[in-house]
Amino acid sequence: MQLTQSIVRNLATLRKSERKVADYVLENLSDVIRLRITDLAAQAEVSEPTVIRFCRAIGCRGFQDFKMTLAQDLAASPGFGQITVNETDSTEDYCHKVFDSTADTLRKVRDQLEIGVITQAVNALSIANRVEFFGFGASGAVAADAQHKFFRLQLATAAHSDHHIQNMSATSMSEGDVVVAISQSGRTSALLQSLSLVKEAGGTVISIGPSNSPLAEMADIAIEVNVEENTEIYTPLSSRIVHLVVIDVLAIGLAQRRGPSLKEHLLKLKKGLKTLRV
Amino acid sequence: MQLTQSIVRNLATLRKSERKVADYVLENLSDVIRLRITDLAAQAEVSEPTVIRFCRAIGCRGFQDFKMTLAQDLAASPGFGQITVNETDSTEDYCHKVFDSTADTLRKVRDQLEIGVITQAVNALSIANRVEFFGFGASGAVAADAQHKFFRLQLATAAHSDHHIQNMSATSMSEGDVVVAISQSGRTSALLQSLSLVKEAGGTVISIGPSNSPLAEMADIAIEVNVEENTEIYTPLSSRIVHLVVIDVLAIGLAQRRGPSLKEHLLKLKKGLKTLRV
DNA sequence: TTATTTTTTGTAGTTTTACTACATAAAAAT
DNA sequence: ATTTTTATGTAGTAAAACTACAAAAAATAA
Repeated sequence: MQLTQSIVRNLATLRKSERKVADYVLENLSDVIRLRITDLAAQAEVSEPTVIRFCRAIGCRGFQDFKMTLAQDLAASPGFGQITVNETDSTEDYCHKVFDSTADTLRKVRDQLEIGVITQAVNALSIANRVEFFGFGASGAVAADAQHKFFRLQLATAAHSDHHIQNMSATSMSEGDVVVAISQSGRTSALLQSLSLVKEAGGTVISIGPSNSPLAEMADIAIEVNVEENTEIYTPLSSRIVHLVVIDVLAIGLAQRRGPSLKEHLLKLKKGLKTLRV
Repeated sequence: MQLTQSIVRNLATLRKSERKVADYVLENLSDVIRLRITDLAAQAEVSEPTVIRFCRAIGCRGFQDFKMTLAQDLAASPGFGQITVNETDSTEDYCHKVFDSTADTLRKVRDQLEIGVITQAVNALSIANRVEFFGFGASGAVAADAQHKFFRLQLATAAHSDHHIQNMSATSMSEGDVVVAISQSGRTSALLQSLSLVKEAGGTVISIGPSNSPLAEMADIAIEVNVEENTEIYTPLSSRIVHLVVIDVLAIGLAQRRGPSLKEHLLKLKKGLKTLRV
C-alpha cells in the first residue's frame, strides 16, 4: 500500500506535533528522502523523537525505514510530480512525461484489478468455441490487436468495429461463445445494442471498461478498469494501453491453461512468419 | 541511469574485494536494501571500508546514498525479479507480472529513446500534408490506433495493413508527405517494399522498430525501439505497447506545435462523440 | 477554580551506524 | 631483492538514529 495513503489515513490519530511532520512531509515529498532526521525535525519545527514517533505512527519501523519506503513509493509512481505536458515542455520533457504517466497508470490499474473477475474471464474464454472482440474508435484498434493475439492461441476469433457486422455476428452466437467488449467510456450505445443481441443468443459478454457504466452492468463478467482520463489536451489517453495490457493478461492466463501443447503450435507459427522476412 | 548498469559498467575497474561486493549486490539486489553496511560487508566477506569504497566507485556518495538509489531503482523497475510467467503462477501472480513487465519495458525504452530523432519526426509530421501509417499483423493494430489518434489532430491520415493498398497509396505520395512504418521485427519484406515506393515518390519515411534492422536503415527518420522480446511463451509481447506510447509521444509533440487552436477543435470532436452515447 | 491524572513533547544521554585515518599486506615495478 | 605502488583491513571518530526520562501541556475530577 502507498505510504502517502497511510499518512493521510492516520492523519486524525496523529498528535499535534506529529501532524506538523505529516504536513511537511506531504508538502515536500520528494525533498524529504534527502533529509536527515535532524533536518526534518528542524523543518517541521518539532524535536527528533517526535519525527520518530511520527514514523512509527504511520506504520514504519523507524526513520530509516520511513525514508526508504517513501523513496521506493516515489520511484514507483512518479505521478506525484506533474505529468501533464504543458506548452513550454522540451521534447525530452514530454517524452519522459508520456512514458512515465503511462507506466504510472499501469501501476494504479494493477492494484485495482479484481483478480477473481480475471479468473472468471479466463475460465469463460478457455471453454469458448468462438471468441470475438467488439470495439469502436480507439477500442476498435484494441479489438484488432486482441484478435491477432488470441488467434495465435489457436482460438476461433474475430474482431469487429462495424456495428452491422457486430449485429450479424451477435445473432449467430451460441451458448458458451464469448464476446469481449472493449470501451473507454462504457456507454457507447451501438456497442450496448450489439451486446444485448449477444446475450439474447446465449453468448457470454466479458467487458473491459470503466465501472458503474452501462457496459459493466450489462456484462456477464465485467473487468473494471478505471483510468482517470485527464481532460487536459496534452495528456495522452492511456486507457487504450491499459486495455491492451488486460488483453495480455487474459492471453497469458489462457496460454497457461493450455499448457505445453501450445508451445509446439507457437513454434510452428513463428516458422511461418519467418518466411515473410528478409 | 540505472544503478545496476553503472555497477556492471564499472565492473572492470573495480578492485578484487570491491568486486566481491559487486557480485553479492547483483546476486541479491532486493535483499541488499535491507542490509546495514556491517551485514553487507560480512555477506560479501570484505571489510566495511571496502563496501564504502565500492559505493564511491560506482558513483554514489556513500553507503546510505547507494542503498537509497538502489531502492528507488528497484521500485521503479521490478523487472529484476522474475517477470516471466510460469506454469504454477496464480492469477494474481501473472496479473501483476504482466503489468509490471510492461511498465518496466516502458521505463527501459524511455531511457534509450533518442530525443533528437523524436524532434525530427515531429517536425516532419507538422509540415506534412498527408500522414499514413503502415504495419502488418500486430503492428497493423498499432497503425490503426495511430490513425485514429492523429485524425483527431486535424491531419489527413490513413492506416494500411494491406500490402496492395499500401503500394497504391505509396505511389501517390508527394514531397513532404509522411509514412510512419511500424514493425516489431524491422524486417518484414512486404513493408520494406512498400516503403521503397514511398521514397521513390518523394515521401518521408519515419520508422518505429528495432535498430540495426533493414527498416531503420531505410527510414529517413528512424525511431529506434529495442525491446528484448523474451522468447518464453508466457511472456507478453510488449513491443506493441511501446510503439503505441511512441505514437502518443509524437501526437503530444504535434499537439504542442499546433497550440491553442487545436483545443477548440478537440472540444468540437468531443461534443460530436457525446451523441453516440447513452 | 484547583488538584490530579493523563497525555504530549522535548532534553539529554546511549547505541548504533557510517565513515576516516592510518597501518599492514599484497602486488607491481625497478 | 628492494623499492614503490596499490589494495585491504584495523581501529578509532563523527554522526545519526533511537531511548529513557523528565518537563510541560492538556484533560479530567474534585
